[in-house]
Amino acid sequence: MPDTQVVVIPKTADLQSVINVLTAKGKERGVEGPNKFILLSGSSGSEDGVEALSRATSESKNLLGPEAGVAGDAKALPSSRLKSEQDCSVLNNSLTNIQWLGRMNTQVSGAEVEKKESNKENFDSCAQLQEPQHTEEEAGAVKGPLSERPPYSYMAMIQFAINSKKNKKMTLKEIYNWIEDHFPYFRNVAKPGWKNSIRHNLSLHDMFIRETTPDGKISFWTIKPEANRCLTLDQVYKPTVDPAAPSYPQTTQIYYPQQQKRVMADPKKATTCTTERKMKPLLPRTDSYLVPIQLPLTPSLFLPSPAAALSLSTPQQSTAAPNPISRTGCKRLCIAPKVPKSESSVVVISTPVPEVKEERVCVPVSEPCSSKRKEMSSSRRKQRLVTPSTEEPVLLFPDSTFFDSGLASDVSAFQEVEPDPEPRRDPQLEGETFKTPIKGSHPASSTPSKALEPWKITPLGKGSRSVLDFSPIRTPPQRHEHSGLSFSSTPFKELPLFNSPRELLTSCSRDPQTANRSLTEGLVLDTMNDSLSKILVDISFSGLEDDDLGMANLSWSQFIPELK
Amino acid sequence: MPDTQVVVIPKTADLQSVINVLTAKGKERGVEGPNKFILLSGSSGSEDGVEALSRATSESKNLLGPEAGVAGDAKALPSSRLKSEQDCSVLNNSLTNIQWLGRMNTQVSGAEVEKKESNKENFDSCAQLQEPQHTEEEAGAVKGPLSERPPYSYMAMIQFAINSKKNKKMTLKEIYNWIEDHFPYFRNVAKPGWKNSIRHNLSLHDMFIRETTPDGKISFWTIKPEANRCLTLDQVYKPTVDPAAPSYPQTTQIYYPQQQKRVMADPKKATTCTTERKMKPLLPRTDSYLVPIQLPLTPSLFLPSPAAALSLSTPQQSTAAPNPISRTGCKRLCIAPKVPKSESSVVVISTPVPEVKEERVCVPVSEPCSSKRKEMSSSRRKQRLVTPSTEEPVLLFPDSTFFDSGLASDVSAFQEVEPDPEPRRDPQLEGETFKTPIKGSHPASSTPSKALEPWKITPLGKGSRSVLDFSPIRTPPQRHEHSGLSFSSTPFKELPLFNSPRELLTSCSRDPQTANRSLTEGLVLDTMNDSLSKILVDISFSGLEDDDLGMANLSWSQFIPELK
DNA sequence: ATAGTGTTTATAAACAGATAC
DNA sequence: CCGTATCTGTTTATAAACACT
Ligand SMILES: [Mg+2]
Ligand SMILES: [Mg+2]
Repeated sequence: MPDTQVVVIPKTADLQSVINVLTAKGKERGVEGPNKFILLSGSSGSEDGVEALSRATSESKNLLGPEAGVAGDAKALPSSRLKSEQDCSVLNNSLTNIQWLGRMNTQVSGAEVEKKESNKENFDSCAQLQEPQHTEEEAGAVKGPLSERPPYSYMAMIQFAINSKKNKKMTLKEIYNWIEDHFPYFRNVAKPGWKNSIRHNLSLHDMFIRETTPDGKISFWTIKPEANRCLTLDQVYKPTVDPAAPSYPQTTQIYYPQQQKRVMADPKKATTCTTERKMKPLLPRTDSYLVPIQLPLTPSLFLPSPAAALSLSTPQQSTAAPNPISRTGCKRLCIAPKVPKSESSVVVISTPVPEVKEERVCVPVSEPCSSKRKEMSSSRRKQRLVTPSTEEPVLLFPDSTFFDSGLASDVSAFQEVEPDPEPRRDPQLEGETFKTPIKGSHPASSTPSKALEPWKITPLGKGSRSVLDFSPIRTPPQRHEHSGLSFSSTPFKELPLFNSPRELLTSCSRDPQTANRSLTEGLVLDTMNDSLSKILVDISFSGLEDDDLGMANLSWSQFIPELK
Repeated sequence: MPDTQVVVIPKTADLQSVINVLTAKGKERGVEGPNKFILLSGSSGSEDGVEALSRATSESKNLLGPEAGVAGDAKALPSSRLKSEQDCSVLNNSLTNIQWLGRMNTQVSGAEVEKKESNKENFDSCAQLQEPQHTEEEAGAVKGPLSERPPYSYMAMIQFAINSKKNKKMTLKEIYNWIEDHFPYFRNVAKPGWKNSIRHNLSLHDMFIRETTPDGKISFWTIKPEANRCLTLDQVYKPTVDPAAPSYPQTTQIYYPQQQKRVMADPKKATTCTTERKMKPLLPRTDSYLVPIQLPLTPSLFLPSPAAALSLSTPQQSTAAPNPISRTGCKRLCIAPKVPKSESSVVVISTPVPEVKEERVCVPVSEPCSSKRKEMSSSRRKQRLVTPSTEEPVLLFPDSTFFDSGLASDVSAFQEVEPDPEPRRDPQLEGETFKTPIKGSHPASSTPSKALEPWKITPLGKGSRSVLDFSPIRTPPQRHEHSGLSFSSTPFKELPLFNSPRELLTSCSRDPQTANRSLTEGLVLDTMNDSLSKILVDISFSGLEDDDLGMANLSWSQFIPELK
């Protein structure tokens, strides 16, 4: 089920925060993307979660795959040392959305509340404004924690900006300003090229449409309605959730006097070239923006809208209205047996649970379990199956004590602020090595890699499987006029087939080693109708998928005659 | 008319070569892109074409716009000096497709004709194989003219590769190999990252579809049929056109023994980083790949398929079959009165003609002349109007002495080979300045620029308005389910309106200064049906478009009620 | 365990066209 | 009014991160 993700949450995490983030994420994606989340509590044992994860990963596929590849040059490092580093690095090498926003929010001091000149008409009601960097950044060391780069992609920020306007239109300049206002990083430290990137994103992504006034004078940027998840920055993080903090008035705006372009100082510029690459590498991967976290936030809030509980809607195909407004009525959840197949579909929020491949969540009822295992994971695969047309029946178990959201604040054990994780100001004599020479003469790999660097040395960046995804809603294939295409046209592209019988479900968990089956309670968060429900899930872990050649192939042609 | 381009050809150019290139270009683009070309002979005077162009440009908008921006740092340069440099630089600073291919071809010595191991089934019949660099490139100076980067974009090369297979399918590895075989540059000098770029292009562009065998074992890359222009390398340049040269047998294949990856030697690698940026800047712009040229090729060949003459087909909306196979019957050409509007739509092949803005090509018959002037140019604008639904009537004038393709070989005046236009091997101490420090501290411009460099100092890169375009066929907007969108949805996005009366046509040329009107013979090359026809065109040059605010606005709401 | 394949984001850049100065 | 500079918009190239095979 490409629209469903399994989220394993440690007992120490703040469930409310997790739900908030997931809700925002779900609203982003829409029908095709993940809009339902199965929340499972972390492993029962209170052991070091990282250790559990690393152990689990060692016996599963290669969870650290990417990192392993990156760290290929540092093979000499003893694995034991690596492991010892993991324990803390997992939690401190990256900041999470929530952390980042929380920090931003607490530091929004009482700045002058003043609108831009022509901001009369737009009431972007978000209260999150990044601190404008106390104006001391002329000192050269523009490294206050406030001017850190926000954890959002350009695409996401553009959506935040446009969706903040009631009419959902913005000129380019307005987008610039909105971003600068809300993320001072771009005004203060980013190179001017960031605007180029904004424009690039506007052009590149089909979800951004340019509209022109009848006279052709002004042109606005809008979001293609079918693809708009109406995500706003305040959806990503609502400061009002914290009952203790005074909810900022809707109109809270901070005006930053320094409006000029101030091309990012020049003290240390013009020295040598290669002054570029100043910025933090800025992981291009959206998935990397949200990473394992520990939440020092308020303890035990549960539901933003408690009325939404126990009401699960159907994926609604894809012709559904893009509006995330509640859509009660449908009562099923697409707890696909066809979960991604690989552990990558499991989102480990903070304390990991044994990662599994070929993991499946089965509900005790008869429900379709697609056979299409390959290409099905909600992974980076672009060519994915359309959302299943049939609504999967699901069993819902009302009430029961579940998810004793620990709310323990033991997180203080880890340094949570990490003053400034950027030792890349002058590590190598500034301009000498643009590309870290570690990589040696030639990567030999056709995918250039950055070579492990201080701030990203831990091979456990693994758990960072995204929860935030800002990509547009993918509408169904639209039934292209391919007419008589070739014989083996990629199946998972057109066929809405998800009707395999239950046999497939049961036959999947058969790895004797890591097979781990248990009936467990879970939560289902459906962002299509803002519902949160309890479910009883039958989780089957099969540690590997050597069945590529065995049953898998058989089932394909067996249950999908179109493929023969 | 976004699908039509005006090509001004100097008398000294080889028409056949021009037609070949244009044909290839046209087949690339399809319905939406330029598939019809109006060929006009260059200015009658035999004066220095460059001078003519520069004079013309000086009185028109800002032909050197981009370059002016790039050269912004070198404002101190006296314009007179700049002009003196133009004269030669226009012709020697870039190699054209034809030149490049011609050079490749002449140097394909009798290498061992031998197939790859498993090349039995595929008969890619292209005869162009780039010389494998005589095996001397171990000397370090891998700079033979043969290992120069081909003038094609990755997207184009991938299309070449895939379309060379009869079944139009290729695995990634096959694509790699095809490109390495046909363009040794990538095997010999390119960094391994070029494969990353290939994969990136495959994923990024929707026109490339991945198909999988039923067993899911192998996956092939194909081209979305609706978008496939079936371009092959041999379409870009047919060596058999030259009657003097022995037409290579279809099966001519050159096997290059050096199959290993040989990661581009290492002698000078690993010294410092920043060894990157070795390659020639490699203009990202496809449009830059074809530039003003002088053709020392065979003189007076005319039509590849003379039978195709005088048969012009209609744009065929966009539901037309993607096959560029002849489609005789339709006899109209969309000689849009609505030509781009700016001089940028005029392709100056070698000797320029006075560039004009608001240039129009009118046929003496009544024909629709769309008013939508803004956003209409066949420029880089993505959001362009769909091809007009109405077929524009056109007058065709059979026979007549036209286009006395000069065939003069006065081109020898310009150095034609330009041994190796790459002084970028060790201009700066290798690794010191990754980005040319010329740019100063901060470009201040949000679009990073490369700062003028030796090989691109002439502000007259202007004439390089593209003729080669390999982007996929753009199918019509598909009538998105935007339902009731906002009031001012960009008009040139959905409306098939091209019905403005003739008044618009005549009223457009009113600039007293540069107005230049004349009835002229021209050729029309329609790549949709491989036809070449003569026409009589009424060319109206109006030097400016201040009418943006005048008649233009009026006419819009006047003739397009939907816009009101 | 590694390398190959595939997807996505970031950034630089070239260039076209429009507008502002 | 003109020429230039900047802004806006589109595309390509390249590096990189990461997922999956
Ligand atoms: Mg767009
Ligand atoms: Mg693709």
